[in-house]
Amino acid sequence: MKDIARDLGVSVVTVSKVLRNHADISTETRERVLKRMKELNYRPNLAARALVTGRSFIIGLVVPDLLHPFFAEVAKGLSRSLRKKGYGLIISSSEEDPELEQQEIDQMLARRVDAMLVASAQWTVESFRHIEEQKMPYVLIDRKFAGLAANFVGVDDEAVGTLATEHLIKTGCRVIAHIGGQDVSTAVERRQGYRHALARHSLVVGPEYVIGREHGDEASDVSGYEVMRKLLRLDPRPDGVFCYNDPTAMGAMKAILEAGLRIPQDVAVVGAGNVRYAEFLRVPLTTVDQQCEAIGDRAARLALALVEAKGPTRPKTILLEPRLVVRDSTR
Amino acid sequence: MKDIARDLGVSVVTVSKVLRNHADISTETRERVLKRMKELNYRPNLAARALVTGRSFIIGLVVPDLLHPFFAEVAKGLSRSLRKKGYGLIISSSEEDPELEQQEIDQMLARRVDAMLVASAQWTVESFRHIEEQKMPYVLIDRKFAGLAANFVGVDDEAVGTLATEHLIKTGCRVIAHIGGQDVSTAVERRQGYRHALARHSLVVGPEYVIGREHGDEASDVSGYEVMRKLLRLDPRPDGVFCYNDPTAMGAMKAILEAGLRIPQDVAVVGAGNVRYAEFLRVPLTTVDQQCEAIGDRAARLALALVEAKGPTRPKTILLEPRLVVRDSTR
DNA sequence: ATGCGGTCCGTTATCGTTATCGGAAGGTAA
DNA sequence: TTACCTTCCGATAACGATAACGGACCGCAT
Repeated sequence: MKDIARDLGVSVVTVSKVLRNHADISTETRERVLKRMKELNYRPNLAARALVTGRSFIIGLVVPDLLHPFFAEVAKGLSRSLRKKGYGLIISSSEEDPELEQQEIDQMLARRVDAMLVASAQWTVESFRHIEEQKMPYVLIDRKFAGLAANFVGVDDEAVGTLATEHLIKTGCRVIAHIGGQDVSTAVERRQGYRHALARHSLVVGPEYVIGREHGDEASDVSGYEVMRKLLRLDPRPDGVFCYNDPTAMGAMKAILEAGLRIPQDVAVVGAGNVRYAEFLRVPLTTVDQQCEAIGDRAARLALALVEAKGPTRPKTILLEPRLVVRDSTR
Repeated sequence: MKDIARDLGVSVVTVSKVLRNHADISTETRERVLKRMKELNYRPNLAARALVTGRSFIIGLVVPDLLHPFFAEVAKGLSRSLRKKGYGLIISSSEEDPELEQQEIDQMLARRVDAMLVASAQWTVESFRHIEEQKMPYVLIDRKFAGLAANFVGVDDEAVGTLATEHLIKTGCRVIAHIGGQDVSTAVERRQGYRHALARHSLVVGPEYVIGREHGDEASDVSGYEVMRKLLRLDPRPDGVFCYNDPTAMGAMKAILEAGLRIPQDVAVVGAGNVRYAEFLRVPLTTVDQQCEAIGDRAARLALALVEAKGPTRPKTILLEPRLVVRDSTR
């Protein structure tokens, strides 16, 4: 910038103004500066800008698992929306480890991102107090917390459970099992939706038909497989299963097929997430779509709105409606 | 920092030194400063630090598609390795669009990341000249460029092709087709490996059995499906297919099954990438593993080595050996 | 008393950019 | 002529940290 200013006989301030399209620069000067910028291949130092403006134009995203297609898709949607507005996205994965997540959040705080998006693997809300202390705007994604008044973007998880379960009922299943997840809001609410649907149709299944995952740190596909093997030993054998996410359903289907049973004739399966490739599975999987990209997009817009807003705003909750996608695993 | 210094009656420099574990601070002062830091919940402003040190402690990663499990896995490996060393990772996706990729790279340059990792969707090497001009260290991942002497980490793609094709030959296939990808190094070299394997075993197949993808901007699974339908109309019908990546193979398998044929009895299929979930597919997929996480890890280490090195270093190429993973689609 | 070497801490300048205000030059109206 | 308004530009001081060097103070040997 100094070089440009010197070369053209103007001040750095002038150059800076051209850079930011300030009004009080004559067209002629502006042209000259722009020309020289091109020539020198000049790019402003965003670190310096961040320092003086207090804005980094970076949004932070923390997810539990980048490999999970759901989060990958959210990240993609986010990235696209943010890029359009000139923001960058810095992503980090907590590997479903609350402690690691805490560290990552602190890192982001230190980097002075403009806002944070978190799909949390946390048990407590302590991390979020940290964030609030720094007055950093943040949005929860996918997983929310009871007792934490925060911005949230996600799907209506209870509706997910209801939709899936009613579909199984409609296709004739009577003994419907559920494979749940760890103790996070998505898993809990989907289970509630499942229970409500059963109740509404006066179906009763024993508690042994509802199993959460064994160990929280395992891949969902593995635990889905193991849990399903257990379910198949029950009497009467379940004729339908609602799995709280697609990887779990994939594991479950593997167990069912290995037991020599047919899907959906013997056991129908519904997942949730509508992961890409769900249609290429051994049996194409009926699932509940949770509009990953829409989540990313809405989250991006909400986050930017928070950044632009001066004062503190009332926490906003955006709930998206899930959609059922019927494939061979139930028909 | 100023506050801490004032409260304790020391200078900011002293505080700064404590922060960075400088040796010339007495234990007593150090303790006092650390204590006050905790109390105030102080976190250094990394933007300011970046400005004065010229190091951002951020590594940039540009991938063609975050949703592709391969890149997601690489990102995960990278993220983990970098975090250990105190570096952050900023990720962006080019959506397989060279122009967008160019923009993303420029963004990263402006942000003054310490090094860049690029899995490029580029046709030309122009972007990389940009990077070199800024003297920014960079590492190519997965896809390399003839005529560009750059650091590279990836799998030995010709070996991938050979491994897959020889496996098909060994299982008895004689008319082996190949579904390739766009014009990137991975696709080209895998095709060469395929050709060499055929030649070594004196097998001859016409050029109509080797098809690249139709449109570069489509999802691989879709194009795999379409290309396979075309291949199935050939006479003699291929009894084996080597697909240059797993999503393509998934599409191909869909086409084969839809045609009423059996895998592997009528047509055997081999993919490449060993995408997670490959074993849950309609027919569990035989594939060539390319060690995604190892790639991430090696790339991270190489990048950091470049950052630490003062002067320019000789470009280094790290080639990992692929491994064959046999599943039902060929046995 | 002098010189020398540690230990511990502070002074000053600097990184590259932007915010804020002031002011010169020229035009216009009374 | 004077007053006032535009238009365009620049001087200066920040932002929050670090680098490089200098210096006070103490102990010890000469």
